[in-house]
Amino acid sequence: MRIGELAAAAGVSVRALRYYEEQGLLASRRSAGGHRHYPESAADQVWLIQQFYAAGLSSKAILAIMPCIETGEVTPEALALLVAERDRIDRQVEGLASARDRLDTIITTAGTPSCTGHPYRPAG
Amino acid sequence: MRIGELAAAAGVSVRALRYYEEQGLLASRRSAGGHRHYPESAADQVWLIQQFYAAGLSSKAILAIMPCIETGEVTPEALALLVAERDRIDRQVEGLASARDRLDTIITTAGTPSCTGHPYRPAG
DNA sequence: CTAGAATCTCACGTGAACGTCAGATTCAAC
DNA sequence: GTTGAATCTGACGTTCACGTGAGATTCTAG
Repeated sequence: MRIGELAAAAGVSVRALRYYEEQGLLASRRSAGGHRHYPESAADQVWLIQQFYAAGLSSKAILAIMPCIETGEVTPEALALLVAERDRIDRQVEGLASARDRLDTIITTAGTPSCTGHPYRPAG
Repeated sequence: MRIGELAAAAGVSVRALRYYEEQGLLASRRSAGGHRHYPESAADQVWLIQQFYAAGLSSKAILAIMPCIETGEVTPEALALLVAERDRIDRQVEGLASARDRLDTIITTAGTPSCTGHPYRPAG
């Protein structure tokens, strides 16, 4: 498939796909004229890249991890990185849960009779 | 307390504190010479700001939410924002959990006898 | 074969949350 | 009063994951 189709299929921009290739995260075959061509499996791969980006991994980290996913082979360095990122995500989830609870408390408290309805009474 | 002390107490840079003030997130009284001065409670406030930043809230969102925390008053707009951010965090946690599991699977699989030890055998 | 859509390669622009350097000023200690 | 550390106000630099033209080339449909 061509880059526009892949972009549509994966729900990302064409520019993003070129950027992934630039970072070494996504390979492509080229036509005689230089146009990129992808296999069907590329969509899943892009999905995974997006997921890792969303999880806060950098391009470099993803680059180091991707081969492990494709081949199953894990170097000690990659393993260390994997563990470090997993633990970082764990801590991030804790922080998120904490912030979430904070927001939720305010939301719930706002539902209290003494507060609901009228917004900010200047001289009440 | 002075800005350097607050920075040390809250574990952030002096520049960050000035930035928070610039964004309207953190107030300060000034000495005759123009130096910033903070109450003890500022450390907790900075902590909260950091937590919200870490949770992916923008300066603008935090700015809108902070008054609710301090006063307990919640305008309808603020409530909508609070709910939106809470839900966004929920979705983000889901994504993080998914990515985490992905990493964990690789880590665990790497502990398997057929893979442990030797890193990437070029011609094995 | 030709028009037009898609893609190509530069290469600068963006927004967020600060980092960092410069030069001037102020504060705390002696 | 004087020194040296801390703080001040700009203002430009940084990093990341792209956005956004510009201008040229390639593919596809009729």
